Amino acid sequence: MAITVTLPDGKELELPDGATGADAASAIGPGLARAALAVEVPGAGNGDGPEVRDLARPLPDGARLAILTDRSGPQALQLIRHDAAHVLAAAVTDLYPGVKISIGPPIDDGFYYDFEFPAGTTVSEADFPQIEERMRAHVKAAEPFERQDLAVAVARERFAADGQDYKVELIDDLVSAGGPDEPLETVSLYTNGPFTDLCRGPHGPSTKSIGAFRLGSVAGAYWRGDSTRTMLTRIYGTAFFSKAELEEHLERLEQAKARDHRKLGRDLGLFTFSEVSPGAAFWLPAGTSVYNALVGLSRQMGSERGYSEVKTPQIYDSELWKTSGHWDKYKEHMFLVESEGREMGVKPMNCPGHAHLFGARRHSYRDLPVRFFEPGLLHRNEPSGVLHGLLRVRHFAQDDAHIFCTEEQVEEEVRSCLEMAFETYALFDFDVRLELSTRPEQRIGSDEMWDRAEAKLLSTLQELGLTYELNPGDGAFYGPKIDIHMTDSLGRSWQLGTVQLDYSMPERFELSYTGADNQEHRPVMIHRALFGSYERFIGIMLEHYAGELPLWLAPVQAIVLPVSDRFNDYAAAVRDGVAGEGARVELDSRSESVGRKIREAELRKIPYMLVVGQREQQDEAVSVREHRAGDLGSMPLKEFRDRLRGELYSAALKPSKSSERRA
RNA sequence: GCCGGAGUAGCUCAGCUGGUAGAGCACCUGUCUUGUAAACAGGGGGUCACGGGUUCGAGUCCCGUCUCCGGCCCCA
Repeated sequence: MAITVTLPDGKELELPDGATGADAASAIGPGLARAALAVEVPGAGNGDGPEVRDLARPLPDGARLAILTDRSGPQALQLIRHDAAHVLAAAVTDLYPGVKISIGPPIDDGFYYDFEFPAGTTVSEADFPQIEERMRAHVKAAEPFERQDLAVAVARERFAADGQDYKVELIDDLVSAGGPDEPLETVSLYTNGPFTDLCRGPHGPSTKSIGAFRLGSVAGAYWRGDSTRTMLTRIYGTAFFSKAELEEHLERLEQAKARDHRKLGRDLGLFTFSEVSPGAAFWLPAGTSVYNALVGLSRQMGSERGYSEVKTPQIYDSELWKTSGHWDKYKEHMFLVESEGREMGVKPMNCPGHAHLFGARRHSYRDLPVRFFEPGLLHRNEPSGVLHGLLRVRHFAQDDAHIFCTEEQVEEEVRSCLEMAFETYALFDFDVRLELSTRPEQRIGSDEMWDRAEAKLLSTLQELGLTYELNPGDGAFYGPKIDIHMTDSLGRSWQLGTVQLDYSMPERFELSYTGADNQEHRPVMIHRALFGSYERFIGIMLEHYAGELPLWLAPVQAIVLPVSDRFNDYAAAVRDGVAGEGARVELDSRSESVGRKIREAELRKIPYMLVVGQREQQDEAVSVREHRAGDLGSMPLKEFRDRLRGELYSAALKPSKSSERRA
């Protein structure tokens, strides 16, 4: 008896019946046999993708297979990181008797394992050297990963006897997930050295494949992500095939720290934080300049697209929040104040104010859509533990707009919101991801309303041919939404823009417009923010540009640097001339060397440095140095002004309504 | 909010087992009059996050609070 398998190059390989992935690798060549980590075979059917399996498992006849080695990319890396997680658990169980293990998967750039340490034991990064040493011993010993398929009851008994409650719970859940129709008979266990774990696999042949690893940090994590359950101790680490790759990875992390917006904000003098108002930025003049440039862009793009700017109050009687539903669903995140016996709430969102404003006047169907824009200041009492630089604050402003329209206008409005969002992000070269978030458990409004709203968002996404991720249960309490996400310098994902469809608030505020039939009708409300919050957007943007803001956003666009204070008068004239082009320009008239002035201007990442001395004064010229590009040489002042005017104009973003729509 | 860690000058940090707080940069003053990434000299600046405790004596040890950092839960 023999089986035949097909290799990636199309060649067929004949192997004895019962041959394993390891046998296939040896049959191809001894080098591959040594390098092989696992084997990829077609999935078990039911539409799954290919399945990665241990080398030691028998191959199915007729399979098209691929042997994974250290050169197989992310899949192979994931495999050894999963291996490394088990080695971490082995080391920790060696060192901390009585520790309970839970789960330890590979993640994007590493792995983690969650433990419950015995009462009174805490683990910190100071313990890493010891744990890593133990891990190294296990890796060096080249302990094989051995799979064992055990009857459910046997496995359960084994973990129960060991006091491994989390594993017992996992087995019980696997059993109930299987259901009565397809009862689960066995579970797989993997053993490496002294350590055995409940694990679906696959794993590499032995711990030896883990070329280089490093523990990163320790953190708390709720068991099963549930804040009502035990807080476990999570140890993060990463692993690579070679020491060089690990070093490279650590180097990248180091560099990422240099573009952390919190550091850039301080170094560039944009904003600062203080204990006197946790979660609220203090914007310095330079930062305020950037902030205002973005608000200006919102205003300009909005007014070109039929938005009207409005202003609504900061503080409202609790009655308004009861009407909007925030009192029930959001109160704990609101700042409350009391005034003359009235309970008031500081607004965490603009929507109720805008709904009230819409309702304050009569509207005809001819007026719709009504689009209210307000870069409104919001306060949300976020839990202290979630605050994070500009990316998560308590005090911020959104580029918030609410569109009141007819049922028929919804798709067109959602579409133009998305198009406007993409035009906005294109200005910053942002590469964003979309998520469609559907009805959450905590919600208001009928199921029919949710059906309708979700269907409309879905159809618009499909019509525009946009790819998106589905995020079930993550909608706002009043409606489903399309969220726009971006990652920060360390790969953490943050939501920026959002487009939310809301049938509920118009109902609660009893909003209406007069239709062509002279009857009252209920408008639909669309909530949208494209930047999301200016704070978060600026944080992400700083990291995206590593602080090198494009000319139109730079707080100081040009700085004049006289070579000595004998030329301060000419330098002032240059400054005034350049300012005449509408540029933000400074003069550095200090009695310092030109070298120092240039160095400081470079560190401030100012786009243009204009060096002036004897020669320039004589010729009415400036010597232009461009940030990063270096010395561009001397040119007539007039020529520089023309150049700057052109760049400011083209960069001043004049997106027009007629600009091509993005497909 | 939860788990762990940290808080010394504006910034980056030093300060061993408790014995009266230090460096570089930044800032101020003076000299230099500077040509494409740091001139030279001098000077000011810290209730060592805050509050309690132990001690003859606390930046250092203990407790509490606040803030920040890394995650978790949550979120724009």
